Amino acid sequence: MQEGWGVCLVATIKTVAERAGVSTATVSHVINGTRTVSEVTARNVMQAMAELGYVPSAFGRGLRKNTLKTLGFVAADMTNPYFAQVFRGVETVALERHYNVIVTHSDEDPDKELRAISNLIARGVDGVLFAPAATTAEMAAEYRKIPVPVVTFDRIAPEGTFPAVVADSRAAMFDAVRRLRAHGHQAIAFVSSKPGLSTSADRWEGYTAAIHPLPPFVFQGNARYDGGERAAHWISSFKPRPTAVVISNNLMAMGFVATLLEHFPTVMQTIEVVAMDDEPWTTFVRPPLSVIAQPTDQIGRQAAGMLADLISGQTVDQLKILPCRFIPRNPELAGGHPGDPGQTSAGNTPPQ
Amino acid sequence: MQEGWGVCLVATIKTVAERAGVSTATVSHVINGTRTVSEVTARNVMQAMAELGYVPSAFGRGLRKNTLKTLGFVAADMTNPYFAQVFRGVETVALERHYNVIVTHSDEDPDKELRAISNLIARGVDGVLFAPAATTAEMAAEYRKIPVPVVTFDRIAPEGTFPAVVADSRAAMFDAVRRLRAHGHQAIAFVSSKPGLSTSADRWEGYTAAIHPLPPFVFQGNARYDGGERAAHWISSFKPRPTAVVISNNLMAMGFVATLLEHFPTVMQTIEVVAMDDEPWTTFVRPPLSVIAQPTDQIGRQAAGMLADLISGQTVDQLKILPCRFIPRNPELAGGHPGDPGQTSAGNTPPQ
DNA sequence: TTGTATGCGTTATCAT
DNA sequence: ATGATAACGCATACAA
Repeated sequence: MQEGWGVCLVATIKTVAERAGVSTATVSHVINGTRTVSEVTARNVMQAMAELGYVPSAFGRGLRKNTLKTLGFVAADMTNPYFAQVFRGVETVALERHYNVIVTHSDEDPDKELRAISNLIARGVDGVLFAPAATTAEMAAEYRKIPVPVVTFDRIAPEGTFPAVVADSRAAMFDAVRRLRAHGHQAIAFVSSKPGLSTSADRWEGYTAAIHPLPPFVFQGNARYDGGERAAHWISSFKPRPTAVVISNNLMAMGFVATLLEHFPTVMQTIEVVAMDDEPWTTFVRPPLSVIAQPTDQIGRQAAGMLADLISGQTVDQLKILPCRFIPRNPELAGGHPGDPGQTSAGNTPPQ
Repeated sequence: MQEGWGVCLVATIKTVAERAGVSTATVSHVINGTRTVSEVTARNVMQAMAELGYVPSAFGRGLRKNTLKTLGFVAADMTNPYFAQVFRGVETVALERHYNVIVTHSDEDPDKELRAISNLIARGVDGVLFAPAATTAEMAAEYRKIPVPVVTFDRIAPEGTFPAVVADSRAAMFDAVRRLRAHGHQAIAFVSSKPGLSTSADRWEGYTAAIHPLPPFVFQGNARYDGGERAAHWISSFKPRPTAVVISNNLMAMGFVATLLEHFPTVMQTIEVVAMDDEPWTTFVRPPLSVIAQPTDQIGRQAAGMLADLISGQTVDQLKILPCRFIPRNPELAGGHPGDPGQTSAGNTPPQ
């Protein structure tokens, strides 16, 4: 692996130059392969570097070239598996392309988010990845001031300011509702996520496109656990109850199911639940939950790739839409679509 | 929040100085509060900074002070809630102390881990946080070459090379087994984690200390999902079966429970399971699972705090041990310990 | 093929 | 209370 890092005071390019008996320019060029250097000189320099355990200073280089090969990743919360998984994809291709990633969280708060980005800029990141929490035009104006390349994931920034990588949740919702209807459900409720996000709009569109006339079962949520709790109370209060429900946010789904199980077990027995995101807990719920799995890893990989392209001056697609996958835990929802992989069992992918 | 970043070329300290009609020295001192500046001058400078959307360059500062105020965090896998939660604690105090955090993953592979650290060093991080995956003396030698301050979490590095923040899993295991015995269990099985880690040893010690004679129900695991699957088959093959089992790793617990539910439902009905870590999925399992919750957030906070102290030249404790919390989902395990908060219901903390 | 010299943005040591 | 300026480590334009 690495040869010793030296005692403590690190070698500089000047030290190396002296030891090798050449100028600092030569050393620099050897390092970067930026002009031809004689065989023997090169060897001397390399040896000097090795002996001194020289590592180029990121500071000096960053100051000069104004880049540190670093990406900024702003997650609402890394504790949310969605972001953790996207990050994994991001980090994988970032490393492939010799970038490191600084991670920050915004707690889904536009102000925190802006501060986080500002901080990243100050740190000299070459580009930023985030899932815009803001929904207003004013915020879009703030976003537009960001002086480095940006790619958003999960959502499209207001006014479509940046290239984005998103899941096709419209199609996914459409498909889910279609399956439920094919299975005989008529009264299909919808629990919406935080309003204003492109994701929420997409999912709502998918729902409405698949069902008509629109049932009067729509709950306006907030993308948080407690929103799901309230949705559970809400849905339990109907006299002719919906027989199915689609929940367009993972945290809300968790609050919803937990509340139903604890306070309204009979409701849970009689309602078919479809949730967003293929998370471990959904596997353990009884009666079973079907889920819409997002291609989180791909989202991360694509976003990081696009950002790296952008940084290196290439142009990229303004929008990349990746397909979701419906995972029926209830076999009867497996229904045969043309071109459908036709998953049947509780075949969710074990973690790790 | 931030006023415009300018069109693209960012403001420097020089720009600010000109605009405020002062020298760069004065600006610098205003920023850092490093010498007294007249009321009005300060105000002018502040305003100039605001107008220009000035943000001090990390490069310039880093070059001068030889620090970028950046921490490196090496997680086995951010997709594992344990690491995500620890990271959250880390990031919180890092930000308080004006550090940013670069995140990398090692997949629990010592070689990857070493490469990741090396990479972080080259990036000029001021210190490194990680949960050492290595167990050998050779690796300890490699670890010792790391030229920046290090604090480990979760585990103690071989030969105790670095200050560490760990959970008191020995006590937690002891307590868990004690509760099971108090509840009448005699045949309590133990599913161990990856051998060689200090954590595994601690948990094993806690188990053995609480039970005698030692039952012949011990499974050597690997800290992965598939290890749990195999443990499930293993435990189901006994003729007089253990009536309880403690599983000392979260991923293994998941594989274990999932396999039991799918292939050996009757075994699941008749065995009391205690798992590591308070994760959402454990809430949804029936019959219920009791868990040992680690103070993940605190672990992260403490570790980051210690690292920051170390970096600023202070000395820190070599080892900090934080208490775990037993969360009984089965009320009968709530048992009255003196000084016990006496949790009873399924009161796990909802996420977010 | 190689060396000299300059500047990147900050901070800190001198002066004033 | 404030200003001028050297130095940090590196990359590069220009000279040789």
